[in-house]
Amino acid sequence: MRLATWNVNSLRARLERVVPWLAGVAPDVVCLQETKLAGDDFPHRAFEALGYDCVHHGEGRWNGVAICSRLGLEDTAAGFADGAGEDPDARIVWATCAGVRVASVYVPNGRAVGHDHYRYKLAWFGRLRAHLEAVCDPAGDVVVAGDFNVAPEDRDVWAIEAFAESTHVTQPEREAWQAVCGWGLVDTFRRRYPGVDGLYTFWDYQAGRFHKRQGMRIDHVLATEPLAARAGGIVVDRNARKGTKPSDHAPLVVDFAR
DNA sequence: ATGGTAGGTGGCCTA
Repeated sequence: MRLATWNVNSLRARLERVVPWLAGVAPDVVCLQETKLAGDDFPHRAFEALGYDCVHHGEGRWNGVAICSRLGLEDTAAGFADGAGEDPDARIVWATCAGVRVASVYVPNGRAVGHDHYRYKLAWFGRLRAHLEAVCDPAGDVVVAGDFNVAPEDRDVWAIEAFAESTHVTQPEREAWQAVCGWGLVDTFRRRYPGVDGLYTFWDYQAGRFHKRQGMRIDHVLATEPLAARAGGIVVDRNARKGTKPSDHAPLVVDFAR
């Protein structure tokens, strides 16, 4: 199974980049974030033409997550099953694809340390962990893929000095991310490339960050141990960040042996 | 020169 995650920063604005990318890379399952579409506005036809069935959880202006699969799409669900009420934002959607339980997640950005949205971000990680405990099995095949808005280590940003007082790198965010991993999920990229620095998945549009190679590794494919053990090739598709009207994120692609 | 880009929406907010 070739699985990819990509924060497209508006699927409406990005469809003309996403369609040829799907045809070229040919992932079996794609987790999308920041569709910025209402539920009914998802371009199902464009994906069906490429052989993908999709589940979309969207609200309109912001957020919005989807899973597209050409290996089937069963038991779809939106939001959390932690018994703590509905998340006001459309940030997580679930589906089972060829026996693998898949989540596409868009973790809150946080905006600023100490901001209400920062507390919401930390709480959101807690809800994700609670959901996993409630309805998932770490001994099964589970993958949680998406934009986590956390750089797990200092070496996952281009220069830690540039992130003083910033979100994405604070200890509480990293601990919240580690608590999710601690349920039984492996950071597949870091396991495969334990010594690699300077490979990122996001580059700010401003200040020519991409061309200066000044990015952050904040998009992750987390997999339970049995699934992570079957991870083969792992690639950040930097080509998708180049050219006309790119997203500010590049896709992360992971091949899992069956 | 203390900025800058992009996407949404609607006359600013989010990233």
